Amino acid sequence: MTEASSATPEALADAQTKRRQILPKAERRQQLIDATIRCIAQHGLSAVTMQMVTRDAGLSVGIANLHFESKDNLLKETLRYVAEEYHNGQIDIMEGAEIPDLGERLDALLDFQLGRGVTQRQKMSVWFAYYGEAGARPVYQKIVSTVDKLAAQKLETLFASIISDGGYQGVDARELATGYSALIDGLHLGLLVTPRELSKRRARSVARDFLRRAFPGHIR
Amino acid sequence: MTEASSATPEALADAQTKRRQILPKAERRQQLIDATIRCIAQHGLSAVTMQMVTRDAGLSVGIANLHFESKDNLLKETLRYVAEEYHNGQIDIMEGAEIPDLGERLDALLDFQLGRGVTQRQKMSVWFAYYGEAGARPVYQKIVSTVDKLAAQKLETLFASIISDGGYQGVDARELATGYSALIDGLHLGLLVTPRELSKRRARSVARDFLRRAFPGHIR
DNA sequence: ACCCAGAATGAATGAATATTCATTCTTCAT
DNA sequence: ATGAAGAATGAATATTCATTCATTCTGGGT
Repeated sequence: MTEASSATPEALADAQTKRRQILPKAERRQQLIDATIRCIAQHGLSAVTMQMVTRDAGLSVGIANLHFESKDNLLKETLRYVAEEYHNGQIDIMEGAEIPDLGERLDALLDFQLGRGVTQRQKMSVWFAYYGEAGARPVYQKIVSTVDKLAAQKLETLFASIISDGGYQGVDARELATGYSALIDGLHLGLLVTPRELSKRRARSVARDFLRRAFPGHIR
Repeated sequence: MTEASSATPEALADAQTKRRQILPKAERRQQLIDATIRCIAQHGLSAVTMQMVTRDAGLSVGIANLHFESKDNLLKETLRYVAEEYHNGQIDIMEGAEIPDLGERLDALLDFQLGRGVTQRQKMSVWFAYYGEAGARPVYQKIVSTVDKLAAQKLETLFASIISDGGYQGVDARELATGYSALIDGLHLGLLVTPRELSKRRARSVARDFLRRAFPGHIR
């Protein structure tokens, strides 16, 4: 597909009429972050250029340095956005009181983690692109771990509630939460790298299996 | 480390005198792949340059294009090497008859997957660097999935043996194998991105927990 | 209606980088 | 010892890219 198909309607109109449009800073920034996500997914982080991003956004090359001071910063802010979007989604489910039943809440979490929104190839590509660079870039490690820490804590708390609710013996909430998070990450990776071998349906079934073995009274 | 062990007195003298050395193709190729691994780990895949790699290897810039026809190809071959090294290691343990006891064999596998050799930051960085690009590069997907498929099959077979050996009920070998692989991948990711939150010791304990819940009669 | 603050543009710049290839050097068969 | 085969070198080339900034344009305030 061309960049036109992924550009926003406004961007298309602009491209046709060539009319310059002025928008609030926050909106432009978001447009550029969205374009960056698309470009990373389509071309890979190492192939992303400023020209590519701004063209995808239907804007001029200079604009990125106007709103973000550099390419580095644009990439950093894009990671922050994606990481926060994912983790806020999780946290909303975990601490929200809309679902009083703990088993159902766990189900909702799993649906979010392996459901449509999150497992879009686009988003997965972006996460792992950054993870891949994280080994060499402490800034990326910092962003991810800051946001990760809170979600891990909430998950541990949820698991602890379930353990006490079900009276499960010999199960450690922290250990289990670490395992579950790792499992989900691994499944995302499988969905991204070997989609032929691992379908979304099976990924879900595998994750649910893990939870069922740990909390047989709460799942299924 | 490997190249140090192969350094002869002559090689050392050469390094000091800057004497040009001629080596068999296979050896030069390996030197360059090793250097590429180090560079990816240290600087990130997107920052790796040919100059960087050849300098790290102590060779001239032209050499890489002599032995690999392009940078792209060097990177591809490096991924193939790392992927095969990991998966051959796993397969050796799984199908080797040196360890007749199935529980012990499982332990050996876990030790390999989360032990010193494999979880070196260097190797982990490289895997995830490529995984990050895999979404946009079918070539990488192909290399990884080709090699992955065989290891997954062996693991499933091993699990099936254990299930029949222990008479475990309501457990699906395929499902469990997928889950275990994903768990290990996720733990590697945690070790790489949030080493502060996840120690090697805890990663091992989490993986062992998973196996113990599935095969209580075989583990611990 | 008209200004102008500042948002947006994109040609120009300079730095970085992959790749080439004429030349130099090593090795080894003779 | 000698020459040939080809491995290794690195200066040169051509390309790509991030960043700059003089200029153009827009929309709201008067």
